[in-house]
Amino acid sequence: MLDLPTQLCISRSVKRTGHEGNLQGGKAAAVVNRMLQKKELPKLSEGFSRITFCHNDAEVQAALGAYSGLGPSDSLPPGCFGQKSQDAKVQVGIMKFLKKAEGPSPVVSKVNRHQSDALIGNSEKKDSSLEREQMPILPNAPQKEESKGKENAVQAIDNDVPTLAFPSISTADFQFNLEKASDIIVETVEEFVPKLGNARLVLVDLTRESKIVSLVRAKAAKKSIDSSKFFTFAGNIIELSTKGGLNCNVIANAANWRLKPGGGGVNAAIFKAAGGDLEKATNEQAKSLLPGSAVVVPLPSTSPLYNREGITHVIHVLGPNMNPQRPNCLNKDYNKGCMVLRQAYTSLFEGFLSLLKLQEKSVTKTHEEFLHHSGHGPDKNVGNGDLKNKRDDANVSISSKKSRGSGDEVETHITRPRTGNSDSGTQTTNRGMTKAWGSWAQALYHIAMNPERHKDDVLEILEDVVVLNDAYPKAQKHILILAQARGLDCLADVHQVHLELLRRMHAIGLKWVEKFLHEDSQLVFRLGYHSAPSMRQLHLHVISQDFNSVHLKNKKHWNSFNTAFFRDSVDVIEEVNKNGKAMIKDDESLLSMELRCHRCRSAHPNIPRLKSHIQNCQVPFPAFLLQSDRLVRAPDSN
DNA sequence: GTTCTAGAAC
DNA sequence: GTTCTAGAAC
Repeated sequence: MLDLPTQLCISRSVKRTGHEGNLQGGKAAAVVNRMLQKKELPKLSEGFSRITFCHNDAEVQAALGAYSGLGPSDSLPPGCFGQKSQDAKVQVGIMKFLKKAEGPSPVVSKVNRHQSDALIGNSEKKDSSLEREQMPILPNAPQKEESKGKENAVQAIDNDVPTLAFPSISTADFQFNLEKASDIIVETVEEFVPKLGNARLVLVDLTRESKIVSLVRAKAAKKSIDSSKFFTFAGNIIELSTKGGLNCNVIANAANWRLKPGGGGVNAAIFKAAGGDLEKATNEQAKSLLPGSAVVVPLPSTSPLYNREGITHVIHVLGPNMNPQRPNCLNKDYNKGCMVLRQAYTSLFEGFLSLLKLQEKSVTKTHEEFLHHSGHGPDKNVGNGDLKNKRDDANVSISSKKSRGSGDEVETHITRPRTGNSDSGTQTTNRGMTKAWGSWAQALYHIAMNPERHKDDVLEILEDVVVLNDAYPKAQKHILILAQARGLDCLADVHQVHLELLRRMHAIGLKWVEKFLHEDSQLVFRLGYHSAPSMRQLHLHVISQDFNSVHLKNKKHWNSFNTAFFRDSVDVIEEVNKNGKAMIKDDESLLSMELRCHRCRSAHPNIPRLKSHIQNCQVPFPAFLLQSDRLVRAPDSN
């Protein structure tokens, strides 16, 4: 942020001649003043990970030096640097502007310089005086807010977000290869970041520029992982809050298989800092741990770690061991090692997610249920009592499900988290390309897997099929017949074996159509699949042909139901019967085609015009739709 | 899938 | 000046 002093801006503008806007002298000064009144400084809460304020040439040069000195694997610590505090000397005439500006934000130029030096390559210190090496201000550190104006509620107090701090697993005493470990960390983090909500993950290491931290940082940057959701932090995991200003409600422990204190490193430190409470609480959850698994332990409120650091849970994780001096050594078998390490992180993050879910619930539940927890410890506490009751399967070992199917063998490089599309996050398009399902595309999948958990959204649960209203209906009646079969993400996954299922889905669709026609005999229905659905898990659209809905908003909406992109269920069934698969018309161009009325085929320039046309168009449907029962209407209507 | 918003189109 | 779309973000 080039934030030059007002005085300088004004004097420059006053001196300037030949301005395109014909501004000179006092007129120019007035304009600058007016503009500066509207000046708003950037804030971290807007989503920046790092802001550097420069007030003169020297600071500009210093910033240029800091950035240009970065190597490919370096990054600058996040935070807000060099912002002038309110009491800086400025021109009297612009005090009004200053009153509006933020209160003194934490000014950290001293630490900043220190860090910049370290990053440019003078980092000679790699000892334990790390506290000072920590990032001075977190990406989301709480900021003094303007006292009035914008709604404060929108501004989250971000150092209070759920945070999991975890050490690098298996890379210390268990001697796991750092290059491989860093790949696995970044890939697993990448997978979980979209599921985190407002929570965040922090890789903690004692030393600022340890090899593993540098590797992870570089790889995370390369994958553009959101640095407010995942970052690295130098410090001791047992004093992140008190010494580093990083509030973490959950920490991970690189545990041993017996879940006992001692040994060295993180395990010894955590058990020591948490006192006997942790050992006892751990024992209640599990006696031992398998490599690749994790166990979530609620930290009793009597534990010093709870009271001092605000840590409510410790998740013990056991990673693979490559050290012949330690139990269960894998003897350099990195195929297995990588798999187990990946499982370990997956289990750890799933454990953390399970806590987040509980927390969400506890926030929305009526509070009396949790009254007996109030008044103790930090308020982001997930009460221990409710954990016991509800977490029933989460409190035992969580082990990763993901490696299922890959068996023990091959998979020499683990460079990408997932390949193939069986039970995974990808779909195969017509041209054999695979594309990932975004986190938002999983909603139907979750409903299919656990329909009873979504009772409110569901119309009917059958043996292998779930019926539900489309969340954003594109017509008066628009329901989905959802298959529950695993690995059946979309039409491309459908084969001969699914023929009966397709027929059944069609029959169930017809049954609902019949019900709807009973309520309104004027409706006309069409049943079919999207060639390339946006939502994962095979679903049949049953949609009335009025397309009278506020949710029908754009070209894609219209064309996905009114071009060849929409595959009529009757045709799909016939094709699968005949060829063992359905034709898929997933050309992008279909979705951006001109807008044509589905009855009279007239073209319309935009959605609002099309919508007003179809409200009144009574022309009979085109011949294609009238054939083969592609349209379903009331028996006695013509 | 939706929401948001810059900028094109009107 | 307003309406509408398209692409990014989520």
